[in-house]
Amino acid sequence: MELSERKKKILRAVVESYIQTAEPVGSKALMELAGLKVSSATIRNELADLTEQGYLEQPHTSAGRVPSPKGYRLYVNELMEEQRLSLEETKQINDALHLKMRELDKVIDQAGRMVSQLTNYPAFALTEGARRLTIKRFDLILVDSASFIAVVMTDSSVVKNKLFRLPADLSEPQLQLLTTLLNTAFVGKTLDQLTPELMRVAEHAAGNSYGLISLVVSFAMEVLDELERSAVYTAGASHILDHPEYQDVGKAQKLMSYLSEDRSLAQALALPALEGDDTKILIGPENVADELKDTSVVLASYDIGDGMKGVIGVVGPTRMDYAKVAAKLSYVADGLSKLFGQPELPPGTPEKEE
Amino acid sequence: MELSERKKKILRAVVESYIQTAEPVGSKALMELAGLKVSSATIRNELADLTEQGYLEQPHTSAGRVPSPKGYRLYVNELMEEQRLSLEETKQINDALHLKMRELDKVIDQAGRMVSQLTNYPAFALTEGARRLTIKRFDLILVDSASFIAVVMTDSSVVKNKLFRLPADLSEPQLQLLTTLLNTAFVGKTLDQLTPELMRVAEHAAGNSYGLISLVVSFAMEVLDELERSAVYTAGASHILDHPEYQDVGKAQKLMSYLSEDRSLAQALALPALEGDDTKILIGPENVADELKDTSVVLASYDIGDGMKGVIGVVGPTRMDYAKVAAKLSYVADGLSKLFGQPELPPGTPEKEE
DNA sequence: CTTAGCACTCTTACTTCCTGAGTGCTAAAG
DNA sequence: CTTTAGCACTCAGGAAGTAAGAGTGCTAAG
Repeated sequence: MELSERKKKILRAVVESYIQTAEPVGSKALMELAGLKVSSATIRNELADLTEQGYLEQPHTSAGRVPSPKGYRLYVNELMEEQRLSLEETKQINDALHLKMRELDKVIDQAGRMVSQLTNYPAFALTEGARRLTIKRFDLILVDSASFIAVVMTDSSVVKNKLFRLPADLSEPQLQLLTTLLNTAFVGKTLDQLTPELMRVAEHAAGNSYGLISLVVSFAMEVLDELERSAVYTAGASHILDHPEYQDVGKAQKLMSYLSEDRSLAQALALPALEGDDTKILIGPENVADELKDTSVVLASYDIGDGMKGVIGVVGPTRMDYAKVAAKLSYVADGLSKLFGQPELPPGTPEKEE
Repeated sequence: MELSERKKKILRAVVESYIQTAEPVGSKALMELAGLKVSSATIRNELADLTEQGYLEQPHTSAGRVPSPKGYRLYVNELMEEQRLSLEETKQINDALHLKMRELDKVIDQAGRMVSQLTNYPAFALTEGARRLTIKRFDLILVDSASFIAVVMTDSSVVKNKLFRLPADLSEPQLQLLTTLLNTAFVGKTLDQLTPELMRVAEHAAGNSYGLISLVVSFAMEVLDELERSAVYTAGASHILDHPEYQDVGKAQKLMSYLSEDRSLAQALALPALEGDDTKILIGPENVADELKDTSVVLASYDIGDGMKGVIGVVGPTRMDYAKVAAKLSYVADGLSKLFGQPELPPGTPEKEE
């Protein structure tokens, strides 16, 4: 059943006032807020209806009304106006996004921090656990007679390196040989396929090389493992104390400790994000996780490239400024997608304008 | 003026009981706790003396006694017994320390998290801003015709890399040339010495290479900049809510937001750590930062190698279990020092036993 | 359908009162 | 001079009671 225009106007006014002040809204105040030229009694009647239908709630008999999750949902779906970011805000986001070095994990962590700071809510950022990755290439670079750098590249074009120091000398030709060996024996293999047996065989072929093969391959395995694992970054958990709904330390603590459990968070939030690809809003009980039943989550997904996706979002009380948060989040998510999609260009090449 | 044995015994009992319970300690309870065979009246006299001399405080006239910062200081200096970690605890620490990949920043971040989890206090870990670093070597590795990896190594033996994609083709010989050029023109230079002018000259010598020189050198500069900057990692800020002194949300919030200001934290804590090289305890007003005047900080420093140092520590109420925290921290710091000092050995090489 | 009026409800803040823990002091005992 | 018992005193914290104010629901009239 569709609500009348007037009811919607009132509901919207209640939600927006409550989001601002965190105080239940009364019929008198609504006369002004909703911009209606009717008396408070009329509004009271409407409020009673809205409450009846489950869009509003009363903390107690003689308090004003507060939006219910259902009320917020209607607001978010139909009543909320798209918020446009100010030039200043977009600039701030762009700067922050481009400033830092482009290591995947750092950028994402940074983006999470930024979002938290931007919205004053705790934020999180996840990367979806990748598909099975394989090694694409090894390089060994001699540093001095007793140390070398192993560079490992995966088929997702991520590159990691590590410095190895050895108790004995090593020559350039030796290293060349090892490189060739590594590249023939281990390229194209997934983590599972890098068996100890395979390593033994290669080790044997390499002759006496102090077990260098295993050393480098173990490193490669660590790299694959780390990349295949989905990562979770959280930031600004302390922001929940900013909001009056968490004046109760017990509540705040519960939410905080939930936020620091990376695994459950990833599980609870990756799922809803995968369905849609735009901004997603989960209000109170719409969350699957019990711990989030009276909080809301706003999330947006971004492309990491190579078909992989990540999710970035914030957590807060159901009384959340959805319009603002959603706008900021989706802007950041877009920024991230662009950042990862766009190849590194030589300076001077003009970037595409929006 | 030296305190009598009995006074010390009483002071110690007060401190330890208060650390446990967070409740002011009364004369009656102390009869048992201090293990003295005197009446409560006698203890009251002693307590009065200790209060007079500033070792104890009374929250109000009719409450028990609580240690003052001066009291904690005496306790820490003279009365506290060195805590030994259980085998289980040392094992747990060792495992956590060795599990993760050895990228400097990750290890340190991880160590901070671990300490926080281990102690139930917020923890932080800093790396001292390094001396001026220089580039030691460049390597360029061709990936495919339109992309290559730049590997940059500093004189502190840190290696970073980045994948570059280009809008045009690139050949192996070209890359060789660039590598040589980079290695002759920019090796041994500090950040300041990598001037735009120098880059222009090199760029010119390289002929038409799409500005690749600048691209790679800019990357190198980012690397140097990042490494020279001192880094701050904090973890487990939410743990402060575990402690009754922060039941007041306002207080908790103040401390939390202070902890998330990386810069001030680094400034306030690096200083004291540099002086001594063992575990250091700063009690309440001994902290220079105003925000920490009623908290205590325990910190330990570790060697990153190459003469550089870092600091790891925890923050908590003055009522902190100094003995336990100090023991754990110094064990972790030692572990870190060993980790960084010790070269990567081939598997099978026996590690030194303790 | 709207509005004014009014009784009613319930929270919040502010008293007041009471209890119990712990003290400091005094005077006697070792 | 130190220790102890006894006792009056202080003060925080909880319980109970009260008053004020906000906002409602209902009724009856416009």
